[in-house]
Amino acid sequence: MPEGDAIRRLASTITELFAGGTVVASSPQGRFAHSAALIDGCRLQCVRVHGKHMFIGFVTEGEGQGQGQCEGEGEPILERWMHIHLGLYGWWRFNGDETVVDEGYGVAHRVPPVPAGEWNGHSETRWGCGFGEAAAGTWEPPEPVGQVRFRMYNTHAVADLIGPNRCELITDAEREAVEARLGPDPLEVGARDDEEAADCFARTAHAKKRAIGEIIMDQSIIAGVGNIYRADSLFLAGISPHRKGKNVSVKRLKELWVLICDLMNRGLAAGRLETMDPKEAPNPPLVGDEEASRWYVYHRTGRPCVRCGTPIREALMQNRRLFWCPSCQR
DNA sequence: AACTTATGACTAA
DNA sequence: TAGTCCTAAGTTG
Repeated sequence: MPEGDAIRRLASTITELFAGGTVVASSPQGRFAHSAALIDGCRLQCVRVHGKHMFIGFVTEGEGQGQGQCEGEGEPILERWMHIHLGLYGWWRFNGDETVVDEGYGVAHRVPPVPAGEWNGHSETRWGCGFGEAAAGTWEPPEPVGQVRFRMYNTHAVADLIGPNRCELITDAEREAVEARLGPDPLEVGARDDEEAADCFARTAHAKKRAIGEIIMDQSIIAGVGNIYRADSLFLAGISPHRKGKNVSVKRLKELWVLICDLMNRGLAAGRLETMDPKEAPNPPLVGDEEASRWYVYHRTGRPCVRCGTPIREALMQNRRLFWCPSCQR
């Protein structure tokens, strides 16, 4: 259930735990067995993210000695990429020894060994990391639980992939073809001030007769936005999700681009998808209503808008639940 | 045991 | 627009 920020988080965890070394790969569930066998023993070279797509680059051990480089002068082009799209409910589960530090919500990194139990992380149910309790050197990956499509591990950590919508080995040309079909990614470094990306998004969106709520979910126009960012970015922009793209000025669409960049970076920094500016969150937080202080309109049907008190409305748009404030958004 | 829900996206009609 | 795919957890009967 990830949007672009979650994919970046998962990618950095995978980079932290595995980049630069070889992995033992398998498909406990069996549905990726042939490809996993090709990955087995390869070195994980790098991880790329574009929107909600993740590409893990592998090289046969002994080839191209770069350290986690995906691009650049003199680097070999990676011919073997694992292309992963988590879809609606795919996820990763991590576990590791005492050198793997759980930061919560699926983010982990490695440090020199520290005493077990010192880290009191707050694992999110779905993307939690296992705690590093076993001493380095004695740790072994736990038995896979559930439908683990793909598993890779080294001497310190294991990553299990569960329920991906797409999971395939592809060539570099195929990777480029996938990325070519995607619009600019608001989480790309420098995207917020990237005049070209903002302009590309704004002009494309402005040319559409479709509703802006559909447009920003179109991955070929802007890559990485999902159902929560759609709802809350349009709320913050003050734009009704039903307004047609051509009826939103290019100027406002450029502002929307910047706003989406900021919003997604807020989620990235927070470690989970949070859109609410802490200054606007209900204080004290409503007990048993965590979402009221996490999101502005998403999942808040019938509740009062945090800004104007008008009940939040809900409708279906392209078979996804859409939420908006009829007063703040015009 | 059956049904519902979830931060997605494709194809067929 | 409806159907399909991928999985697990929660609710309902």
